[in-house]
Amino acid sequence: MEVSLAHFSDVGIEQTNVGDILQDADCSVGSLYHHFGSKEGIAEALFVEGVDHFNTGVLSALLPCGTASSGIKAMVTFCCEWVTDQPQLAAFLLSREIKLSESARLELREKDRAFGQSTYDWFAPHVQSGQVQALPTALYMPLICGPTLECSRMWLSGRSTRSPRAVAAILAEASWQSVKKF
Amino acid sequence: MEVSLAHFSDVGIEQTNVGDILQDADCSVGSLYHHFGSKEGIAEALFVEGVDHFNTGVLSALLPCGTASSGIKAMVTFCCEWVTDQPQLAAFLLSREIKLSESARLELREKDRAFGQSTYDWFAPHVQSGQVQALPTALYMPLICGPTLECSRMWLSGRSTRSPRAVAAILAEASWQSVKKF
DNA sequence: ATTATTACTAGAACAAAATTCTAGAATAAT
DNA sequence: ATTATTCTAGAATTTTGTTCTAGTAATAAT
Repeated sequence: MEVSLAHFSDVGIEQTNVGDILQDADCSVGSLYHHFGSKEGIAEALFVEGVDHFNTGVLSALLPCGTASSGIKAMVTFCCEWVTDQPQLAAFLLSREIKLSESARLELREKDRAFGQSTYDWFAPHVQSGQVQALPTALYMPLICGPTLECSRMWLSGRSTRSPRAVAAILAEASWQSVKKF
Repeated sequence: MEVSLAHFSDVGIEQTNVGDILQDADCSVGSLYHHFGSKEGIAEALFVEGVDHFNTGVLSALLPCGTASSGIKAMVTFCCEWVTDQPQLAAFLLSREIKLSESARLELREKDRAFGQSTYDWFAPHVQSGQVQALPTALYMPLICGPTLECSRMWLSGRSTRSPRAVAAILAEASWQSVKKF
């Protein structure tokens, strides 16, 4: 999986051929197909594991926060650090070129739902109390993390030289301004 | 190219096989490879054309605007409409699963530079006059368009039911709040 | 301890799909 | 009119992902 991630994040899943993975990972064809079923299977395993790792991290940054402002800034800051710390995994997750199997899709949908619920539970009181704007639920994520993800994409693809970590504070403040109630 | 776009945006470049394109476009192998060189060659042509079309549209929405607020909102609104109007092309451009050739990469870099320059020229005065925050140049795009792009991705992949157009006004206002100077 | 079963490894064989190649038709240039 | 070039066709080839069969290590059952 490590070897595959390196290749996938470098040239993409399609451009990576199993031969290279086998060689670099010192693994046989049979072994690989026994464990993963297909090339996409490796990608799928990496993807699920990565999303899990990321979501867990976000929640452990968000949940302890007591105010809307600190929570939202913690989320943004965590995203920035995470992407900067594991650029390969981040690039792979953001690439979204993975064609998931039905089972993986369901597994992810469930994880996503649980994650959404946890963040919603944290958020709701701050919307109630009037610190955060009341918006369609589907908009909070894009508003809070959109700029960060876009920065990440640019940095990861070499179109920008400033790492997310280097601009975390600015992004955190801007995201807060975009959702706070005035 | 039309036929290819339909397939690409539907199942991705990898999952699309040239046989299907040939059949649907009523075209021969030789003909296709004469014109595009490879399957990726078609994707590349579509990508460059799409970026061009989008950039031109953004500029024609932005440049006539006299105030920082109206300009930024015009950009966001245009993005929303554009994505909603041509979901296939948008999905394809946002998917980023295209492995560009060196020449296409250079061509795009140049287009990107020119586009960046044009927007910068429009922006600079408003930063000077103190209406817009002074930020690292690489941050304006993510802050202004990041939330919109994230919404677009969610809508295009079926993870959200609200079209970008339907939330354009909210996004425009939020983006403005995130970059305006207080 | 021995046997049976399962998990795993190995790589040759296979199949599918992208691309190249050769030949011929259409079009443009001289 | 003739030559050169661009374009179309589809058979042949290559590449690459995947399956298959056989064999080995590990674990469980008797």
